[in-house]
Amino acid sequence: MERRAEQHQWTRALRRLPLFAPLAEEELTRLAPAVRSRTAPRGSVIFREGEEVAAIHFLVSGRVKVAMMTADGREQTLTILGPGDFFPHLGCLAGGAYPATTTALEDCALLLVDLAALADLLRRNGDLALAMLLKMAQRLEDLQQRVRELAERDLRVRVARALLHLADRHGRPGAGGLQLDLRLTHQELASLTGTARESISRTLGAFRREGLVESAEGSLVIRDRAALQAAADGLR
Amino acid sequence: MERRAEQHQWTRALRRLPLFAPLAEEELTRLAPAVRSRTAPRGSVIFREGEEVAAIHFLVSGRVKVAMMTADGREQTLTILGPGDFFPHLGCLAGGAYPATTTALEDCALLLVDLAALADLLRRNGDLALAMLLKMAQRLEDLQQRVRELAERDLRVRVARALLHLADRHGRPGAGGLQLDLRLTHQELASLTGTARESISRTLGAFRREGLVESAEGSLVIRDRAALQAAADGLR
DNA sequence: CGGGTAGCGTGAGGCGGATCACAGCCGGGA
DNA sequence: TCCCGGCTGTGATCCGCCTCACGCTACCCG
Repeated sequence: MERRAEQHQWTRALRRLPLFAPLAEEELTRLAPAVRSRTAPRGSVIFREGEEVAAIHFLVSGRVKVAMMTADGREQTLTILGPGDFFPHLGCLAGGAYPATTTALEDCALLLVDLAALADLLRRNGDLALAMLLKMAQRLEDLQQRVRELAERDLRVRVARALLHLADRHGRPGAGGLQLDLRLTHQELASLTGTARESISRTLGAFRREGLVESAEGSLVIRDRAALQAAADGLR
Repeated sequence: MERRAEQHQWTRALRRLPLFAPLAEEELTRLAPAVRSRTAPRGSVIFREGEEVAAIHFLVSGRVKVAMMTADGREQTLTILGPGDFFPHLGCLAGGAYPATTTALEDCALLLVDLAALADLLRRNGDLALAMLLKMAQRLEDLQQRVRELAERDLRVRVARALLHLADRHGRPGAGGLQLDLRLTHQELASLTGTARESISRTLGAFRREGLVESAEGSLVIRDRAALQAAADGLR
């Protein structure tokens, strides 16, 4: 009884995810027993690289960062994901170990789906498989851009690219430009751009002096997108 | 008549790709009219970044490199693909522009499939969609490793990682270690590791002097995999 | 209140690797 | 045969950024 109420709740929660919204009621109720819910407060680790894969996580609300360790013990951020995204990537459907550590950047609500149940559902439902395929493709594109970004030699270019990338995916139009509300520390921006904390501090300082960005209360506003784009293209 | 013979040939060619092998005969013959074949000699460009997407390319034999330009005009290689892989990634199913330039590293045989036909097939055939999903996931994993690799500061580590990565995906067991037969120039290795040609020359020279690798005739042999792995882990 | 911690800004200095320059080598074509 | 263009090795130089070191502010918690 109680169990059924719970399950009903999961189906409602699943419906709110664009990926699952088009599914038939019957599919959802069949999936429900394989779903759990979880929250993760800002700053907490959701799972660590190397732990055994327990479920595919669908992000209902909040943002997370996905990161790995480099040989010299620094943290390299791979990407930042938002509502509607899922992780780890579906290569983990077969089990194994999480390929990267995932941390909540904001308070997060998650739905965890069993591996086997999801695999079955994907096999039965071509539309869903196709939808997830496209979502994966988006991630792939994203990573390709990150590879190019990291290959950039000039630090100004790297940082400018990172900011634009973040703004595109996680920004909100606000007063006087795009606003970035993730409260990323300089350390986290450094981990994203593959550089040192102090270098971020300096580069951001320069951008601020030049009027490209403005930072207040840990959130960041892009004041002059065109100029930032120029910086990202290596013009000075 | 001739047309039918051609199509029969395509279905046979498609069968040889692991992705398409499990398909029903009927599916294949339905797909056949949407398939063309193409070869690309070593060194030739298959398509360029920015050109309009004409088809999804399935690599039957040979290897290709996928690369983008950086802000300062250097070429950054994203990945090297082999038989059974396809490109561009499926985000391009919706059309648009190629996200990266693809060049043949060896003489290549390709099968080109129309976007719309492939999308239809994927929608109808969940198993195929799932199989391609897993292939994409593999690529994603690959790119994550590349991001970590590029974030590495020490050049020795970056190069060692790149060599191991290449060996895993494209190496052959040979006399006295894994053999890499792609005849990559130092310039191409530099583009892969995001560094300068001269630095590759020096680093590879060091590896050779230390007995980790051996290069002959442009092909490369990994003599001491354990030691190379140690170098990749930052031990000296 | 005061100490402890996390994050930010900035200076000084050293170093790894990018860059420039050049020489030797090979293969291919006239 | 001789050239010429592409690839490789290596030396010399130079500079961007990493590193180290420190002071400052804010905030939390006892």
